[in-house]
Amino acid sequence: MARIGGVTPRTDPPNDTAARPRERTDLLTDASTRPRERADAARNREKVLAAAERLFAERRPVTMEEIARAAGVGRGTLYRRYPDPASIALALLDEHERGLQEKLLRGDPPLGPGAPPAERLAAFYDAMTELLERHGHLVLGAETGASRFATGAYGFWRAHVRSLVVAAGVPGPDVLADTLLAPLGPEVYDLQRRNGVPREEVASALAGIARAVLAPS
Amino acid sequence: MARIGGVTPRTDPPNDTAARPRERTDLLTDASTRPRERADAARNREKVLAAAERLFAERRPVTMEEIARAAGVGRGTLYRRYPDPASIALALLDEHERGLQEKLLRGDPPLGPGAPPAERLAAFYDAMTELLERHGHLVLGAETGASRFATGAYGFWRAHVRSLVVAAGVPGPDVLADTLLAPLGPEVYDLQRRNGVPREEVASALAGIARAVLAPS
DNA sequence: AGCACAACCGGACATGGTGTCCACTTGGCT
DNA sequence: AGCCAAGTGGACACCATGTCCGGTTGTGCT
Repeated sequence: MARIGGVTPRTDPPNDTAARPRERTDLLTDASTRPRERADAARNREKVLAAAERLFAERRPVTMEEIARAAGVGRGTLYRRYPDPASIALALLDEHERGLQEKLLRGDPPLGPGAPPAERLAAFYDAMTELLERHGHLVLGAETGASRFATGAYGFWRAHVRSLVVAAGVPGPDVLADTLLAPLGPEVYDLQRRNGVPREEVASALAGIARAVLAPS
Repeated sequence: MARIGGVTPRTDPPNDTAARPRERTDLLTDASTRPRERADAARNREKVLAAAERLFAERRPVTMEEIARAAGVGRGTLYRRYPDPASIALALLDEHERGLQEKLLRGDPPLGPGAPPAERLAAFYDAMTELLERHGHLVLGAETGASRFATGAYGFWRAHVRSLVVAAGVPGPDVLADTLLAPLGPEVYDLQRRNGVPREEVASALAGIARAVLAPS
C-alpha cells in the first residue's frame, strides 16, 4: 500500500492521529503505539467531509468558515485536521484517484502494463478526463493553480507519464512529462467543457497528441 | 490598432480616461471629446506602475494595500484605475505582448506568415518561452489560474494557434488550440524552470510536439 | 463502576486585506 | 482670478484567517 497520492493531514504534537487512513487493525501488533480515533472525532470528520462535498459541488471558492458553519462544527475543530479548504477537497478526492492509480500499476492494458506507450498514454488521458468529469469540482477545489504540482497525486501522474515517454524512447522525458500533463489541469479542462466541447472530443484530441508524440518512429 | 490583448481599465462614470493607451494626438479631431488626463493623475500612474513592477519582481502574492503603500498613494486612488493586482500586472505586461502579437501577424517567417504551420507553432512556442522567461513574474501575477483565459491576450494566442491547426489540416482545431496552449501556462513553465530545466530545453520539447502534431502526414 | 488523563471541541481574539464612500485638494480652462 | 470637475487619500464596515485556551467528552485502567 505504498501509494503516493495521499492526503497530508495536519500533524499535531508528536504523533498523527488525524484522518486516519486505515480501519481498525485489531491486531495486537501496534494497537497501542498510537491512540485510536475517538468516536466524537470520527463523527465530526464525517460531518465535515459531507458538508464540504456539498459546498464544493455548488460553488467556489469555499472558505473554512463556510465549511465549519455548514458542518455545524467550530472553526478550531476544522483547523485541527485541515489547514485549508484545498486539503479537504484533496481528502475527498483521495479514494477516486487511488483507484485509478491502482489500475495504472496493475490493471489490464491499455491502461495497465502491456500495451505500447502511446496507447497507454491515450488510455490514461481518457481515464483522467472521466475523473475530471465526475469530480471536477473537487479537483478545482484541491489542485488549482500552482498548488496542483505540490500534491502527491501530481507526482504519481508525472512519474507514470515520464515512464511512458522513456519506454517510447523519446528524448527529454523530464520536460515532456510536465508538458504532456499540462492539458489535464482542471482549469483547462473546465474551459473546454464550458466552451461546449464534449468530454469525448477532449479525450480524442489528447489521444491524437499521445500517438503523435509517442508513436514509434 | 485593433489589438486584442488590451488592458481593461476601470471604467468610471460615463467616459473612460484611465490608463490612456495613446500619446497626445494633438490633432483637432477629438481632442475635446474626452478630457485630458490630468498631470497629477499621470504622475501617480507612473508611481503605481513602477512600484508594482518592483513588488511583482520580488514576491507574490502582491496586495492592493502593498502597492498603494509602496507607491505612496492612497488606496482609493489605486482602486480608481485598477480593480485588483492582476490588472496592474496586465497593464505592465501589455506592451511586451503587443510586440509579439505584431510579429505573429506581420513579422518574418517562421514566426510570421509564410512558414509551414508546424514551424510557425514551434517558433511561437520559442517566443513565448522567451517572454515567460523575461516577464514570468508579471505573467504569474496577471494570468494565474483560470483568470488566464479571461484575458484578451489569451484570446489572441488561441486564435493564432487555432489558425495554425486549421492550416495544417488537423481535425478538431477548437479543442487542440486550448490543449496546445496549456503547457504555456505560467505555473507549468515556472515549475519546469524550478526543476532545473533550461529554457531552451522546454522550447525544444514544445517544438517537438508542434512538429509531431502539425507535421504534414 | 468510577476515575483520571488525554484528546477533542468551539468560540473569542488579534490581524490583515477588501472595496466603498466622501470631504478635501489640484489643475485645466475661460 | 476663479470655477468646477477630475482626482486624491484615509476612514469605515465587512469578512476570512489562524491561534489559543478554558471547558467537555471519550477511553483505558483499576
